[in-house]
Amino acid sequence: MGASKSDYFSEEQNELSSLFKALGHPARIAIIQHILETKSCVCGDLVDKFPLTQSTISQHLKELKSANIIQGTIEGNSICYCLNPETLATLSKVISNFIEAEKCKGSNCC
Amino acid sequence: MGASKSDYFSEEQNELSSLFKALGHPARIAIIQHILETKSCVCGDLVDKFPLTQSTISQHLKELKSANIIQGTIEGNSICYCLNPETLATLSKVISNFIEAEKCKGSNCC
DNA sequence: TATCTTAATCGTAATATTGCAATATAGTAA
DNA sequence: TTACTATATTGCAATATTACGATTAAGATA
Repeated sequence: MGASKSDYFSEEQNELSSLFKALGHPARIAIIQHILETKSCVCGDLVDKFPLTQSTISQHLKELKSANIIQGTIEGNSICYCLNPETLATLSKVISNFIEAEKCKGSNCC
Repeated sequence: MGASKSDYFSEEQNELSSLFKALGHPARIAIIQHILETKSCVCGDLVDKFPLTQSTISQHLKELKSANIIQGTIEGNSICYCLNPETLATLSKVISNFIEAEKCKGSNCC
């Protein structure tokens, strides 16, 4: 058989892992950093900056978009992608909860 | 061709994406949550709890360990895995930086 | 209208991940 | 020593991801 047993896990676990998975590629991290560095961001912009073709970058943007990490608005015949602050906040809260739970553990065995 | 162009990205981008990638599977999220919920955590413990075989869980633990998300200490002939607070802190800082940079952007186009 | 520009999608090949059974390894206990 | 118990590793097969070229779609412009 192989991959994907997501049926056996909770919806929260699946959603959370999807979010992290979307961030789990260097190109997508680079795209996010580029969006943060510049005011605007279009696909062609990234094609010039990275050693990837337009179709590949478009796919990465699609993944980030479907994970709600970025959102795009149409600007003439190009598209402006920006980060979604809500998703960043969710991510931040998740990590904070991990840290909080870790602190509360008391007797740590490691 | 296909996957993996990590040579073209910075070390930071590769490390960061590896970290997120390690969190990008529901079983690994479930393992982390289980470690947080219980004081201790051994592999057999997880085998009883999840519909995955011992070897599969062992592999997931290995991935979390090589990403420095968890660390294990030997306890008798079982192993106790715990979260690594440093990695959690790193993760938290990364997300915070994203949020900070997003706030500072000023004129947002979306 | 026709043409140009930009991003999305399709088809396909290469690579990576996932999961399991079987086996190996390491420590415990008799 | 020989079992027993628990985790790791190996060797597949199934599935998912990644990347590219080619094509399509949609808005801008002549």
